[in-house]
Amino acid sequence: MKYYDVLLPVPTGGIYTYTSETDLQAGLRASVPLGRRTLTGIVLKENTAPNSKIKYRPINEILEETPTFNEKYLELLTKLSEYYCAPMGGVLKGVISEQIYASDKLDLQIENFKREELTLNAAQVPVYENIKKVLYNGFSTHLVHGITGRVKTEIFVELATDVISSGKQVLYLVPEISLTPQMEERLSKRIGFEVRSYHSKKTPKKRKEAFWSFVNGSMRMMLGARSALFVPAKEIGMIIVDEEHESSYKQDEIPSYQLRDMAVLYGKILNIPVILASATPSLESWHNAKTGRYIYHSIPSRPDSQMPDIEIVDMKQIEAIGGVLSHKLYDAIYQTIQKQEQVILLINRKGYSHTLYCRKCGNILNCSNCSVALTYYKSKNMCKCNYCAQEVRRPKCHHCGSDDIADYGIGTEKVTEVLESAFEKQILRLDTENVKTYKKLSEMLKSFETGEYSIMAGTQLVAKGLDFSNVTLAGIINIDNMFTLPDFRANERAYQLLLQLAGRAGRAEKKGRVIIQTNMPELDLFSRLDCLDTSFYDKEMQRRQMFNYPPFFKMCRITLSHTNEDTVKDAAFMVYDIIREKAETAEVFYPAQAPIYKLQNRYRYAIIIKSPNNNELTKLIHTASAILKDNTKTTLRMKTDRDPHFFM
DNA sequence: AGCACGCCGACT
DNA sequence: GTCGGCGTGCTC
Repeated sequence: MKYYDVLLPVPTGGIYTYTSETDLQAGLRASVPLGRRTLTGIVLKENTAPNSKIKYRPINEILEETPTFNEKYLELLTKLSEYYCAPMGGVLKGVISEQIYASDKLDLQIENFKREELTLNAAQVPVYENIKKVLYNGFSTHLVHGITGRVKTEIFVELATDVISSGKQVLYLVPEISLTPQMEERLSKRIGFEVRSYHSKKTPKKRKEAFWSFVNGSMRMMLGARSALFVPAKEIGMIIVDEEHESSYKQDEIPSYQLRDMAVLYGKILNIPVILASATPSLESWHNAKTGRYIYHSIPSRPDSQMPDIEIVDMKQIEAIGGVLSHKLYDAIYQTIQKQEQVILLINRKGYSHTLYCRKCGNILNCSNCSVALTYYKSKNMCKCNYCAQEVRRPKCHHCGSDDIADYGIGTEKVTEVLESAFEKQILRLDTENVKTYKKLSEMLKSFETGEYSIMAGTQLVAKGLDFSNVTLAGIINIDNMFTLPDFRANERAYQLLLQLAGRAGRAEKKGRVIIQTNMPELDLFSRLDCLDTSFYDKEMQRRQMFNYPPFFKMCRITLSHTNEDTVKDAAFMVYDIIREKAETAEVFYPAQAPIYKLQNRYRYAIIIKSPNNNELTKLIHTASAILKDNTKTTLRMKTDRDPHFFM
């Protein structure tokens, strides 16, 4: 009889030992008992030193002859677990659904398509040639910096065709938001094989089909969101990460990994090329390209497409229509719709207004579970906390009990209301309150593309998705509040958002206009929005270096939470003292109440650690987690967020 | 995460 | 007296 370690999808820990009568290979799927449940796990390795105090139970059943998971895949999970300081069981659970990998293997017919040939243009050829040169030379990372849309995809399709004809598979990753059924079809026709997509919004059946056909190798190329990286493919030869700057690549649940980094790590393990692409690269990737870790490729914009004119409106000086719209933007919208052209408007908040206050005592109304301002939704006649989703119909002041409540600030609902009365037209409103599913989103974008609406107004969602050939005006109603958040990436995010939006206004023959309403017209960022000019990156890089921010310093945030205020506080200071003592080059911030101090009835303290040295950071995080394991009760929760993106 | 065990409040 | 609330702790 032998003992084997089996990895199970259990959030804490996850590695349990079982007995087996037969010899087992690593990576086999095994059904095992845990408590009174039965789980499917992955055989890791033989355990030659079992603990005599534990009574081990036997494995119920080995589900297959040849392992679904291979050593390299397990290496990826192990490295992810170490880097993000998350238990292996939590990693497995967070990365791949048991329902999918525990299912019976499917043998699915993959269709062949008639391949549509295409010819790359003069701007595309050099990029293609340069990547092609190293395509079979093992690991390399490429940053493709170029205008949005098709131009990049065509290069990737050509490279993918090469990789596939060499007998290997291709993984094409995109942000979940840009996954549309049309994309699968378009890619299939170009590649000449059926390309399917894999993401969490698909039905379990569809996901299992895509999963198993990528595992057994019958599907040559898979399109997918974040989770697709963790489909244990037979033999991947190239990974593409499109829109690499997208913050949705950072998972915010545990393990909160950054997909782009994991794709590069997996590429290194598999010894294959990884391609990152964006019109507005992240500062991290830009830095890696500048320092030679990534190979940089730039696609110059075609001479026939023009950058739109960018105009800034100083809202401080202005009496705005409905408190929302400057006359300049009003006139521009009017002229645009007169010409039968379309308008996109960006508002950075959903709901009607963003703050509610008591007219008697001036108190701002917060959610009772979280220290977050309630948002008023006029359409539903209620108030809601945008963090915990608690709804309140008739809020009262917590301070004086008055129900005389007023609101201020601009949200998507208010903007559409003002616009509808100003232009007597129906406006397409796009925000997460209105658009709950990707299907709905793609329907709405489609209805705008076909010209059903002249004006689309919404949150950041409006900057994503389809190409709109008839849009010639992009208006930014308000983005100033992006800079009020405690987030060192505010500049970067605003730059990316504005440039992506500017890219939607004006294509080819029609020159576009971008109008930005702001109370901070002097902001340096606004003068650096020309996409042909990379001065934004130089400037922002200087600022990051000056303040020891990423990409120069690596960050980690440790959040402690407990229902008792004193318990968290004490624990936070204990952790702080120990980490500080161990730190050599790292800066350890004094424990602070998290920006949302009380979240879902738990009080939260955050400690931020910055270090120029990734290994030191790893060591410190593991120290912190070890302290808490030894010294405190299980009700005290610690969450570590490595390379954090969200500071609330 | 599940699932059980356990120790306090309002019901047949 | 017991049904059930969810706090606490364990699962090889």
